[in-house]
Amino acid sequence: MPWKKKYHKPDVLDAAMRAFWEHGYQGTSMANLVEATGLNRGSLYAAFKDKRSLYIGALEHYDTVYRVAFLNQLRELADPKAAIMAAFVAVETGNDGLPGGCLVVNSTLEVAPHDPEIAELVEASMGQVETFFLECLHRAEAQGSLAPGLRVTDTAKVLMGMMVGLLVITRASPHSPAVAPILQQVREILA
Amino acid sequence: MPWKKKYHKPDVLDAAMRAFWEHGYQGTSMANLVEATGLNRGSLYAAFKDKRSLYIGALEHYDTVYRVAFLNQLRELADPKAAIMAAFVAVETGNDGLPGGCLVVNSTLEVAPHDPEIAELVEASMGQVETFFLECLHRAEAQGSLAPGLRVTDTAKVLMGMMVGLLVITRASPHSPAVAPILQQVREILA
DNA sequence: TATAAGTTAGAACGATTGGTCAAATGACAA
DNA sequence: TTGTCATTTGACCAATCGTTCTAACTTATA
Repeated sequence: MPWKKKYHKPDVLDAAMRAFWEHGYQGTSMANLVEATGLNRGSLYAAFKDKRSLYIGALEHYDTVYRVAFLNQLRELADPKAAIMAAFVAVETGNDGLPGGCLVVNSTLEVAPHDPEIAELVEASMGQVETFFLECLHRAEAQGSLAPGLRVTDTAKVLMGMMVGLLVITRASPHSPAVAPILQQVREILA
Repeated sequence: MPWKKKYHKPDVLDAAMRAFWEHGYQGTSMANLVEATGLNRGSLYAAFKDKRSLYIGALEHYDTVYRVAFLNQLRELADPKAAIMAAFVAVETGNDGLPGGCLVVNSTLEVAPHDPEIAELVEASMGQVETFFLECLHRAEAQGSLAPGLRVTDTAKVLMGMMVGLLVITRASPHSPAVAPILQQVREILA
């Protein structure tokens, strides 16, 4: 039979993800993707079949490799409030080598409004972040470390909103003076 | 001598603004703009001279006609905390006929990262919203209707962050269940 | 060694992109 | 009426877009 693929699909998706993350969907041409991934047009079209499909693949790659993995890491923290804070601090810190902000948030504004399937992906991804917050809040509530009367489901949505705002702000200017006050506000909500 | 222009520049900018707002910078072609504005290629290029310049014009149009005018309207409210709330409620309500979200926020993610001049415009615009919040907070503080110990400059930045998050969320889904909790959180911050 | 699957390189496709230009048009002064 | 000139018009341009394709090449199995 034939031969193994020379490339490694996750690596290709990772390269494509970075390109889309940096320049957006429309701002990234297939020529850019050829250069970014290192494999050529034909192979790209053979492996994924569209620019759009490749984008969806890159989005899913981002979601599972970065978001899911990172949140699972946070779930192992003993202190649920610290886990929430860690998520926000991670935005401030940024992963080096990676563009600022968040590919899913970028997608929310650029492509989701015009592509229902991608809108679903984006919504699902953001929903799971909200669920993560909710889990943490429930755990904190159970151990009595939350302000009495705090409505956890609403608070999870508020945290989600603040996270999105923070991601947009840090994409524009990573060291914005707004970052610290926002983190402080999250601390106060959880206090 | 010759003759008056048949079109009205603000109207053209308004039409272009809506197109850019709806489909983004890259997602809007000159052909789209020709259709949206009603005047033809040559006139468009004569009046503004680039796609990019037209975009900047549309951004400035948005900023002065919508953002500045709206904030000035809010400044006339007697109650400064009510003015802040009104800004948030306006996002929830939405201007009908206009796309959801905010052109400046869209621009923050799509074009500002790759265009320093536009990044400045965006930053200036958002800075003035923050200043609006700060003014309101100062007025509220002066009349003693603010929680003691609230740090107004930080709070203005927090409100800005929440506003941005809200704008992204409402762009994705105008009637998101996250909207009400976020508004409630703003109320509690101001309480 | 023949065959099959996959990679590679690049030419080529029609469509669309942002941008230009010469000619037609219209309002005013003379 | 005529001359003038800014404005309008739509054809036109080269470049790029996403996509397809062919043909040569590489490796592993039958």
